[in-house]
Amino acid sequence: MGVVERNWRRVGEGHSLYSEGRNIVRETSYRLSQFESEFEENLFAARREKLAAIAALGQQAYPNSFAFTHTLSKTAEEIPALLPLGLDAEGAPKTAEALEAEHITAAVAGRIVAIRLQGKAGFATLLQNGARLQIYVRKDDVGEPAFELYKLLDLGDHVGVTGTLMRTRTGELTLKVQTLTFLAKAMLPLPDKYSGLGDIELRYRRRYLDLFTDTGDFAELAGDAAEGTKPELLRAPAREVFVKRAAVLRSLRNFFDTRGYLEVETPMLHTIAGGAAARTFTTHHNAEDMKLTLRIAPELHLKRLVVGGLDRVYEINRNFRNEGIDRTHNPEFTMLEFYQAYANYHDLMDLTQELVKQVAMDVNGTLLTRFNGVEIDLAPHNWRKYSMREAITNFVKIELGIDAHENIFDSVQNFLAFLHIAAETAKASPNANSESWKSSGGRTDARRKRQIHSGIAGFESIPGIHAQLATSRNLGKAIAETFELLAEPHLIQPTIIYDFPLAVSPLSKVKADEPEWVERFEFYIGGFEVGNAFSELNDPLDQRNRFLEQLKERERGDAEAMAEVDEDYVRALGYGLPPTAGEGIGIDRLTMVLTGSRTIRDVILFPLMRPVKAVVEVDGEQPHGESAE
RNA sequence: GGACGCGUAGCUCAGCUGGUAGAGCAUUCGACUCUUAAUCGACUGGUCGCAGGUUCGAUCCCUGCCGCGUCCA
Repeated sequence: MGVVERNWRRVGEGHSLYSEGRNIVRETSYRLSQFESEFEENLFAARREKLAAIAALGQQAYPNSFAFTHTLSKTAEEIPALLPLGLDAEGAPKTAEALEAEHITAAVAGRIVAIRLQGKAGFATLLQNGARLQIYVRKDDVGEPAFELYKLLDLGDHVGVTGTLMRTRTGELTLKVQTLTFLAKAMLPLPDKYSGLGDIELRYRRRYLDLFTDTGDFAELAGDAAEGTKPELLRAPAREVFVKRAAVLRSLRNFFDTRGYLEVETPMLHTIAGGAAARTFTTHHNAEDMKLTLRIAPELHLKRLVVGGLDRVYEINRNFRNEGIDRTHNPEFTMLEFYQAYANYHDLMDLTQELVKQVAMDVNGTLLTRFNGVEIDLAPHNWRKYSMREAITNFVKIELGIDAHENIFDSVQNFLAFLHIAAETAKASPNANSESWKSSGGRTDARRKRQIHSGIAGFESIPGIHAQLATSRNLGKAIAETFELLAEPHLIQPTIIYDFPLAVSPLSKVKADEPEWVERFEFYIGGFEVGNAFSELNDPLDQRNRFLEQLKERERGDAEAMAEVDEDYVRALGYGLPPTAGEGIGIDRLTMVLTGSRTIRDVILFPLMRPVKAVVEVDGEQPHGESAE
């Protein structure tokens, strides 16, 4: 025991707690448990007494199983679902009389999320598989001991019941209980039974509670809203989001499997991190005394596989990038990457639109999704396409009214002149109107103008900017950054941005007629990048030179540039990579779009959180499992 | 990294200009055999995030720290 938290307390000495017949629960010698308050500690003690009382009734305190006949799923699967049995062939609720005549019996299990005792009877609501069913327990039906058990139940307990389906006076489908089996006790207090966890932080830290208590967020209704008006759902319930996330993965696998792609798994532990521009997490292999980095992308391994003749491969797995956390970034995130021999980036544009369409239909049954209060249409005909250069000239016109010509991208002088005019315009007319921006759900116009001005002025004020831009590499970087500043926030509806500067694309093939530009595209939905694709560079010499260029970038201080030449990857290209196109799609971000989640933390079950408790050393030992820095 | 905001009972939240804290739910006890945010009656529950400072006196004002959120970089 190296460290403990402040509130650890001793809760039990060694003894046998329950010994009714076969129901024996032994406490191990003594143990420590954590309580956050006196209230919790007292509740825990009271629940242990209830457990003893339940054991005294002849029920097991912690039984091993319950033989249920029906689930509470909304749809029938392998195990019959109970709820559809309350409906007739047309899907209308069966009447109380019809249910009584049918006498449907079932055994179901679930967690008690509401309980109402009324003297010698009571109602409770069971939650299982995300669905609810009311049960009705009458002393006359279940007998004295079972009703005593019912009175010992608490919110959060798990029970199994058998009984017959009925409908109450108020029309609710209800299981009239014949036998009641105790399954497990909630020893700690639950969140508010009506509003659930309102504390966002607790929702992430205690996802186990969030998953069965969260009912989502709704917009506040206006004071004059008509009676019965339903407020708009701003955030779907946590459980629903993660069910959909699983559906996204299933749909993607089906999409690729049916198109002849092979699912593969490549290393997460890399000796050389490559395939993306990002800072790394490093770790250490003890037995081999070897520094390892968690992968930032699977790209270079997947292309090795294409060299090996696996013409179509895909991988869905975690990437790790050592960077800040915000609405669209978590240090570990799930990436789909796929590669296809004999294809180029144009082929992947079409495939991408098809993929998004199919996944949306599989997951939501519709191509429309609401994100951040805006309706997004994912139908292929609604996608827009701009080259990066078009996007810059188009959105600088919309935002600042500036007519820019294609030749601004041809030389450092032209682009600097353009930036200067744009900055001055943004500064001079901070209150000019921009209906297009407003209608795209943006912030106030003046604020946006200031943002643009400070963004561009930031470029301009860098000491020696002219000298830095004097190389084409830096021109390319400036163009890419200008694109992000001017265009990215507008890309709410699905948009493909194609043809990227060579300088920011060390693994892409250059365009045949424009050596400073590469065959690469990214697609944007909801105002952020969802995917990135390109025609793969397959010339080993060119690739090696670009890696060397990356090393120089790193020496100049770019911490995201590649740190080492992956010579084996260059060698693999030396054996011949066919013309190939590849793409990466951020699964978390795609799930955000499809579930209307405004932050990546709402689509990751356990997003990275800082530890909250003060940890104190108890003795001189190192904490268990310490990893090397 | 910066700006702003938040942190009060187990949960959801009030708390005016500085005078040592309230509600609902949950918990505990009692009544109730068709309730459903059940109802009715009684009770319990707090280091007001942490540490300093100002003050006769701090949940409130100031500073720092921790955690979270929003926007920005």
